[in-house]
Amino acid sequence: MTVLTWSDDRVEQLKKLWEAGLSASQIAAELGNVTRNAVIGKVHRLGLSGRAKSPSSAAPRPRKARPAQHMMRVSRPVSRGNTALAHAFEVELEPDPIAYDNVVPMSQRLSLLELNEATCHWPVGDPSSPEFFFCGGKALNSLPYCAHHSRIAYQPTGDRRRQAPKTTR
DNA sequence: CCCTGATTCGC
DNA sequence: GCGAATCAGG
Repeated sequence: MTVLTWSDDRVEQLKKLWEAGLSASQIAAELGNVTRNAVIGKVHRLGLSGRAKSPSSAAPRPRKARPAQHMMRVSRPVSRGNTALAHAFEVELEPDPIAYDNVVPMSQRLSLLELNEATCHWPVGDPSSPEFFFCGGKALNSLPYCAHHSRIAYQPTGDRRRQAPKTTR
């Protein structure tokens, strides 16, 4: 059922946020259901690793044999299947949800750090642009998006998994 | 310790 | 291809 691979739009988001200079953990929290390791791993596989940043760790590291890794693989009870999903689809509002981006009230727009469980996490615009903002609308019940954007985020084709972003430590 | 990205390698 | 474990730093 759930495809354990990076869907196209998730990859797009990953690219945008990464190139915008967000940290891997921030991106991971933003995308949901991925660890920062997964994000970094994907970033490298995509070939957009070094974004002209941190030349420190760019130094080659002597290999290190990894003998003792019989450690218990931490079971990752990823909750597949999103019961809240059905609820999201019942919301029918604007015929063109994407157009909503242009109408998001200024008073509602948020920066990444202002996001929380109750705010819509939908990114609008080019993250590298000062114009960039997150929707900031009222998030649906246990979803990171408002009614408009959850329709885009959870396209009927395929099922996207989501989780509430971690609250700031 | 907190975090960052980088790398290796079992799966 | 994926990502946990690990490393090397700040």
